[in-house]
Amino acid sequence: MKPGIPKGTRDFSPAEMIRRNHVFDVIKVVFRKFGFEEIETPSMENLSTLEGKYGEEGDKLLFRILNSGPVIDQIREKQDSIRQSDITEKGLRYDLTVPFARYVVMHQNEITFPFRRYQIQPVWRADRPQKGRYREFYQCDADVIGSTSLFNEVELIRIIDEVFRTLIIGITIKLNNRKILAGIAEVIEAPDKLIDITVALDKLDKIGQDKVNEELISKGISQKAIDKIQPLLLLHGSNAEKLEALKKFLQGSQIGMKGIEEMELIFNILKKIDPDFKLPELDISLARGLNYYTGAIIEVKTHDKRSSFTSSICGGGRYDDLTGIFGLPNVSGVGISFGADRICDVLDEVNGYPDFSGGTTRILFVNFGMDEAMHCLRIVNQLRDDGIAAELYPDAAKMKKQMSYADAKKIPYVALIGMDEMTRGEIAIKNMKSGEQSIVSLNELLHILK
RNA sequence: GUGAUUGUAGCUCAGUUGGUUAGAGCGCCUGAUUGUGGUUCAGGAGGUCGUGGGUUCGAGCCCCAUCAUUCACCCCA
Repeated sequence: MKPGIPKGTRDFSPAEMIRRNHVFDVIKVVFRKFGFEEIETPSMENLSTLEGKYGEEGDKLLFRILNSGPVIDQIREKQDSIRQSDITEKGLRYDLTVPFARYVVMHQNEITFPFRRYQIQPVWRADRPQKGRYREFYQCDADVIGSTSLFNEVELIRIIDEVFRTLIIGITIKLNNRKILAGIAEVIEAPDKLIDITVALDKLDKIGQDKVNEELISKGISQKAIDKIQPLLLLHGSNAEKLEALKKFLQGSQIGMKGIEEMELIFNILKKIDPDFKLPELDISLARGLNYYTGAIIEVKTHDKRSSFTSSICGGGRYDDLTGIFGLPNVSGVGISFGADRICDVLDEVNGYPDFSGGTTRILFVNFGMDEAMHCLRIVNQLRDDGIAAELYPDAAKMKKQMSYADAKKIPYVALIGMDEMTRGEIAIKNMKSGEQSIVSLNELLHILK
């Protein structure tokens, strides 16, 4: 049969893994530096955990896992009486936030709050793949749960800044607040249309003012409300200017004013701890489809001209009651999620990876036959004990073949120990880059490779 | 779920209005060089042209179906 892998999934070869690990390592180091602790959760969750948390669209994108057992046969016999739970009751995780909320509720008695956790694992979405969109991809999440302080939002923004500064990717952080969006819906007297309004606003950059209005009409929002909303679509200028205009607009809305207050506080704290910090950009068209956000909404995009990426490479926000669904109310959390795969794609486009040209193995021992190989293996072990990656070519193949292997694997040194070297207790080593060859002792070899 | 796109060697791709035996570059293997890779030279292997059907004297090329790919919409990391 012809081998293949499912749509939207990928194999990662050694060269790619080196690059991917670089991204994961940078993110991990920053997470730890900010005091976050790592957890993992299962790839699959009960459907009851996942369903209804990601909106209508999200439910459709859940990968459901077929129950094991004789169900399949039974389906063929009695199609009518089948319930969904007979067929499937588990699904692959769609993100890391909802499983985390579930984890927090289940482990509430062992957790010290506020809990700063990070989690780096794959998630699955039954989306149709396209540029930067995969059906299996890694999220790198950092969340603080059990604290309503806006210092947490500030910390997360600083994490974003540090990660992308380390990776050398130019970014724009966009910030919005669900309370401002709720305030807008309140002011135009269409509070039940909040989701429709935010989704339409999210497209402002992409499709423009007229099309947004068309979409609002099609969603059944009154002309009067749409007229009222127009000044918001024209919002521009600095954060301060936007905030002034919003304050005017949201005067009558308590929740809206609360959102503005939060936003201002975040900006002020950021400015105070570092006057040079490039502040996030206030963007009311930023909605984030996820239903559970209640406060700050964060999104990050590259602005590197060499990258054609327009989708977000990091996103997040505050959720006031995600644990409530699982029976633990009044625990607020806020988190961000780095899209590692998209970050890798951006780095590929801008050629932004450091030089990884040196291979993993530092020295290859040429195999001249049984006796020589045994002798080499003892030296190899001594090198390994000193933490040096070394290998012996497994077969007594032709020199050319063994040298080509070292070359292909970019191994910097090759050791040649034939009968002569063996009896004299010498090691002939060749520097593969310069081509120079020399005779050394084991101690000298250790010194060179250290 | 909707709309397009592309499918030819391991990889990237050429292939004329339908016309003999389907090509190139890179990679791979062998030798020049039995203890020396990366350079050079000589040679070699490798293809059910995505799959199934149809039109035709004749199909890589045209038609239909199907699968896969990539991209856009929806939505999202």
